[in-house]
Amino acid sequence: MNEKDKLLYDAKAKVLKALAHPTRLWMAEQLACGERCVCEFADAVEADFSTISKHLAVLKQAGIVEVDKRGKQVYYRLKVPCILTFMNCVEAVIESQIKAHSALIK
Amino acid sequence: MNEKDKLLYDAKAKVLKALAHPTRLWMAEQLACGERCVCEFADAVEADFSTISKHLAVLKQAGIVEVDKRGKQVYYRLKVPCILTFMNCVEAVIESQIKAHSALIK
DNA sequence: TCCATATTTGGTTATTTTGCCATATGTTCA
DNA sequence: TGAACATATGGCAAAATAACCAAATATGGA
Repeated sequence: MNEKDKLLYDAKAKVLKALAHPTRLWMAEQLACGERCVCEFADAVEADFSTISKHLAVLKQAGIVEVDKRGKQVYYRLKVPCILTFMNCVEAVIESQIKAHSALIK
Repeated sequence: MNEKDKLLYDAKAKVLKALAHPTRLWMAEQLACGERCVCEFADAVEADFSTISKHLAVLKQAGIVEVDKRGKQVYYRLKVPCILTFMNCVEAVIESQIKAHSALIK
């Protein structure tokens, strides 16, 4: 792996890392249905406002979401919608795990 | 988000987390071309053998790869090949980032 | 202008992750 | 059996992350 590759994989890993948190992943999936304002997340997620804000900042800084300030509210939306198409595969991994596990305990 | 959802998103995030490291991501992509033994990774990655072994253990524990011991060597292969289809999208994110950035400095 | 509301930022602490070293395990072959 | 090789594991220190609280900033309306 050369220098250039290393930078590329750092960049890719950063995007994945941004999604690799339950709250952020959930928020990203919500955004797949359309933009949401921070307050809407706050209602649904059991966490401090500042925590949510920081999670959104991580997604933004990774280039996954973009921001739109309108009046007092701040709206977030997916910048690259394909982000969620691969969740099917993540789910496939989980299902394969569950199967393997239930096979064990039988 | 209810209890059940929480567990689901924990599980999904765990899979993403396993891929969210440059070395692990690179190894996973290598495996998309077919199985590899640990020694092959060791040659290509500049890291301690034990480090590589631990990274592979993370992928295995996440259900992304499976192991096959053959003689003295240990071979790893992708368990759920779709894992890599979504890298296209991750790359799209990166490209959109680069574009935005180069627009700024113009 | 002053206030209430919406969101972000800074600081702190606890937890997790990473990577290296040394050591242990398992396998082949002489 | 014992040497040589391939890989895994345990332990530890450094770095990165996460969550909370308090305080700062920005906006619209009275």
